[in-house]
Amino acid sequence: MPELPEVETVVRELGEEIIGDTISSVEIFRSNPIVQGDLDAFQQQMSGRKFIDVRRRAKYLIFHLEPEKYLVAHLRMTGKFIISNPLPEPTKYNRVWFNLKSNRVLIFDDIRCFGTLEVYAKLSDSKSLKKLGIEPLSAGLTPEYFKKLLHSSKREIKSILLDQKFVVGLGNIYVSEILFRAKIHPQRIAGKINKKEWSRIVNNTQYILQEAIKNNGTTISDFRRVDDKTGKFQQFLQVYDKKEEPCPECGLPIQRIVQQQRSTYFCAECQR
DNA sequence: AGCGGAACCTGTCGGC
DNA sequence: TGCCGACAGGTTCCGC
Repeated sequence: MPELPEVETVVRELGEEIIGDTISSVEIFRSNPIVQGDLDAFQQQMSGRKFIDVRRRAKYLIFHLEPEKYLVAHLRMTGKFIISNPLPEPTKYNRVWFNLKSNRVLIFDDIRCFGTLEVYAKLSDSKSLKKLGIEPLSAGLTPEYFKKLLHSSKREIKSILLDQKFVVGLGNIYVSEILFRAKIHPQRIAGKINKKEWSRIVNNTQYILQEAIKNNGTTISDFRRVDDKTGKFQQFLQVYDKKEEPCPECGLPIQRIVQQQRSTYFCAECQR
């Protein structure tokens, strides 16, 4: 479900609600496979701790708690965080309730149960955070960075941009949109992309992500913000999920192909 | 080492 | 209506 702009939206909205609040207790309605490790330990480590910060790294949400502990969450495809007043019963896909001292509940809800919740004493203990590449909105994302890392890569550019070890935060929707605006064919071999083309990729990546964040992300089917509102960026999508619709640049039909078992949408005329 | 494909889990939609 | 396959915004694991 969520890529960088959606996670960023959730992090900002959650922060405003929960920083300063304290977890009184944790109720787990379905742990497998969401909550990693021992459940009792998870509940005990979280209970009584206060949220002092919420931030994002790649598509992970990092909750900083006091006394020192970190909750690292990933929404994967259908995970959601919801702030609610107390409910009589968990609803169907509520997986974990973090009951708060303010008499509200921070709910982790996830239809498909791909999401993950992990607690660490130190962030450096997290294996998944270690493997991540550069943040796309940081100054380090440059055409030179890509060129240097990928000059001999034989992989297709779509696959490279989805791979979180090079640049983080991009997913299936934004990669199609970025390559469309950069006029790069999704099956181009990364090693053969020149400096000028990398520069178009970098510029459009940053432009699209910034615009998407301004619009609180993209709601295609079920992404929801903390307050259950939808994002607005879907109205700016030019190719994603638009098979056979006319390309906004040239009018020829948008193509759909499958790469790495995932749909890619592009214009065969405009993207070379 | 690095790649592609299967797996994780649940729901929806379209075709027959 | 019922069944079946394809597909869904992600990541990890397992062979080759």
